[in-house]
Amino acid sequence: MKNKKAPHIAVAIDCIVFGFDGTDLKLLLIQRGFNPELHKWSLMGGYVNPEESVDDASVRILHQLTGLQGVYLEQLHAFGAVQRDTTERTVSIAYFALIDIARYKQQLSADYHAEWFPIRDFPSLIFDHNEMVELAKKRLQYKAALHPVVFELLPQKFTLPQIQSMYDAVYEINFDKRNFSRKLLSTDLLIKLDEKDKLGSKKGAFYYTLNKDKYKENLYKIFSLIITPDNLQFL
Amino acid sequence: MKNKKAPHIAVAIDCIVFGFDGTDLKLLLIQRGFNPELHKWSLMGGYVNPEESVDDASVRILHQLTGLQGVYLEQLHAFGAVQRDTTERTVSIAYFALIDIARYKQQLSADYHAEWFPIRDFPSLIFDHNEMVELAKKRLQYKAALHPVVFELLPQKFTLPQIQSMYDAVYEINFDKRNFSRKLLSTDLLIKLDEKDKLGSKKGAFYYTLNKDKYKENLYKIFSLIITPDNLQFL
DNA sequence: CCAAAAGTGTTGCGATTACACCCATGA
DNA sequence: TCATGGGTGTAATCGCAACACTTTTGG
Repeated sequence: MKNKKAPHIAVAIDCIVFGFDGTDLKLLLIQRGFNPELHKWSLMGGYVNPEESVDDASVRILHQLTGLQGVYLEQLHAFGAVQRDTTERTVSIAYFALIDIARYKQQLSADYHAEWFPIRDFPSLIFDHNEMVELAKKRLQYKAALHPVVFELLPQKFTLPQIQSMYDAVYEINFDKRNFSRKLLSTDLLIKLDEKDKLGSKKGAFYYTLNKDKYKENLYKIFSLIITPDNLQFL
Repeated sequence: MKNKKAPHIAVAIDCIVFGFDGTDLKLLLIQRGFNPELHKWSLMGGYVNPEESVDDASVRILHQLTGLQGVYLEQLHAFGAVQRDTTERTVSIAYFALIDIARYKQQLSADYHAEWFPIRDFPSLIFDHNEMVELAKKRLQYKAALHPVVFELLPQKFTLPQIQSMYDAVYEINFDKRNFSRKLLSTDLLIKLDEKDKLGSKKGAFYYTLNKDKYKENLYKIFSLIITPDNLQFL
């Protein structure tokens, strides 16, 4: 019961940052500059201070270690095994972030020692960070089947081929181009712009933006985008 | 960075226990026997000890405060606002449990001061426990749309009308009896027994059990049980 | 014999899939 | 003019929602 003396424990945050570059889903990692596990790759982590909330700590730590600010950040899970941190007993609350890589290229580069790795091939991480990444991947697939969160991975304007390669990357499958675009447009979540992106092809692809007003209505249509008997590996 | 001195914080567990009695979804609460907030209703809570994992702590605390053992228990979310506990700064990791009320009636009664309240009408709780319950409700609806976890709320054998009133209670809507049973049976998740439950009606309703082998296959069929344009309040 | 709950079938409609060709353009 | 990726249409099938009557039996 909580009226007894309370034991105190170190509480940390670890951030899994997912990024999309138009083709691949990537993971942001940093190389540790201190012992133990010097030079090994790890997630962005730090301790929660007594005078800040856990959510605030996650924002601060992500910012301190990468320069990233104003990105989508959501709590994933608390990891609480006794021996998970070899230094000292630490409970870690993991968060995941979703960002458009191109947009934050500047913020990231110079000062910070963070690097992007393909989600399909990244180095082994310290402590239980591999487990955290695994869970975050599943959660992303899970959540994206029910919410348009993954648009956080795209620029403010994006083309249909871009959206599709994002979904292809997140679910590691290939959706049928025709059915995919028809379904996606039927959600009324997208607004077509006049402008075209001429980088990807000679013909150029029209840009779209997200219609946030429609986020709630028609949300269920996102289901049929993802949920079919054949592509539910993430369950 | 984690090489600096680590601040230590009290880490607690709070358990949201959902129960089903064949008709209503209920919530298990205890009345505090100590200050602050003496006699107020609260979730089952306690501190995490340095030598036990967070998951282990949740099991221990639930057991200590209710006598419940071997029930389905899943981490919900870490609550980390600075002022959430008025006594001292405490990070609480909330778990939710799903149980069949009838089965654990004995275990619960006597020694413990826990009581069941209808999920639609329970007293206001201490600290941020109301918020925890809200989130747990949503999570349950969310999760049950994708997994057959809610069978944890039923006895080992159960009737179709019982399952349906469980889903009705969880989603606070009424499914069509005919479509519901057809869909549910089509999942092949249920095995019909010869025995009948004669308590609920004169005709009696056949018992079924869950076919755990089929948990993974056909999981996607659970979707169409729940996911329709009209019943997605939980999104 | 009647009340009360269990159980079951059909049909029309809308949604989904599978599939292949034309378009626009820069080089 | 041709290679490259963007964009679109249709037909057949399947699944879903809506809907009402029969069965059983205890009292």
